[in-house]
Amino acid sequence: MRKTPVLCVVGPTASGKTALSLRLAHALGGEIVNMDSMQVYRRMDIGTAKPTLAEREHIPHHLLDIVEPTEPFSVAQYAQLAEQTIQAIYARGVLPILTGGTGFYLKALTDGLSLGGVPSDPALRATLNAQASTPEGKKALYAHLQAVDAASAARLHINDVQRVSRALEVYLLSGVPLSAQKSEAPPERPFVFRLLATTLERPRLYARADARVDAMLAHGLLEEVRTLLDSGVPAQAQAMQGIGYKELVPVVYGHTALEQAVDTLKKNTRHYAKRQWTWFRAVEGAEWLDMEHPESLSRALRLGETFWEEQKP
RNA sequence: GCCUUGGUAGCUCAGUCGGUAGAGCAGGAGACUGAAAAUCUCCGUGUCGGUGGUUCAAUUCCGCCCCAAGGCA
Repeated sequence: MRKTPVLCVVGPTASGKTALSLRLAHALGGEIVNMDSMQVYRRMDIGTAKPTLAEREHIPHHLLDIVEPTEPFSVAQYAQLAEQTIQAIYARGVLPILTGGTGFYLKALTDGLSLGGVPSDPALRATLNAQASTPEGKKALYAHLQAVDAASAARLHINDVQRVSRALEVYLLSGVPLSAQKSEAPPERPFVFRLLATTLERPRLYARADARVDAMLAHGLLEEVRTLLDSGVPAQAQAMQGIGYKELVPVVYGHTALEQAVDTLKKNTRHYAKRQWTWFRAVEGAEWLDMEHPESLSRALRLGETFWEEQKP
C-alpha cells in the first residue's frame, strides 16, 4: 500500500520554521499542519508565535486553534488528529507539511507510540502529585512503581515525578504495566517522512529569541495574558504553563515587576530552544539548514520538491 | 584627606580557627511512550585584587598599594 508523504519542518524556537514552511507550501502547493503543543490553543496567538491571519489566508493551516485554553490536551489526541488531517490532505492530492517544534509529537507520529493506552485521570494525578510533595512521599511513589512495574522504574529517575506518576497511573488504570505495553515491536507506519531542521548559530538563535520576546511584548503579549485570565482561564491551566504565559501571570496579578519577568521569560525561551535542539539532533535523517545561510532556502525548496516529485500520487 | 566594610567561577555570594576552595544562577551535555513551551539527569581550576613580610606552608595573619560602596570632614 502506498504511503502518505509528510514533509516536516522542525527545529528550535525562533529558528525560522514558520517562514520556511510558508515558502515550501507556496512553492509546492502544500498545506500546513501544526505540530506545536501550544499553538493548538485558541486566543493564545502572540505568545505562541502563531502564523498571522494574513499568512494563513492563502495557505491552509490545520490544527491551530482547536482547543480551549481551559482544556487539557495530550500527545495522544494530537497524534490521532494529525494522522487524520495528514491523510485527508493527501487524499486530495496535496502535500502535507508538518511544522512545529514539539519533538514528542513528532515521535508519536513517526514511531506510532502506544502511549500507555489509557488517558490521564486528573483526580488520580492530583492524588499522586500530592503524595510526591514530600520527600518520603516521593520515595513511596517510586517504590510503588518498582513493585508493579520494575522495568519502568529502572528507566526513570526518582525525581522525575511526572513520568513516575504517569507510569503508575497506567498500571493503576489498566492493570497492565507501561513497560509491558511498550515492548511490542514498533508498528508499521502508513507515512513516509522527510525532515528539514532549521537552525542558526547559537548566539544568533539566542539573539533572535530575545528580540522576538521584545516584539511579542510590543505586540501586546501582556494584554493577551490578562485577557485570558479575565476570561476565566485559571493560572494553573495546562495552557498557561506555556513560555510567555507562566512568566507574565504574576505581572498581571501585580506580584512581579515586568522587567524581572521578561528576563525570566527570555531565559526560559533560551532553555527551551536548547532542549529542542537536543531532541532534534537525536532524530535520524534530518536535513539541517542554517537559515541565515544564503543558500539554505533554495536548498530546502529543492529538497522539498524532490521529495514531493517522488511521492506525488 | 581620615574611618569603616568589601574585592573569591561569566554573575550573586559562602568558606578556609594557615595545608591552594564551593553553592545558587548563567553556560554546556543529555534523557524523554497520554502534562512535552511540561518534567528530569549530569558537568565547577578559578593569578581567592596587587605586592612585600611572618611561616615548612598564605587565598586565609601583618604592612603597603590599587579599586568599589558607605560614613566623617
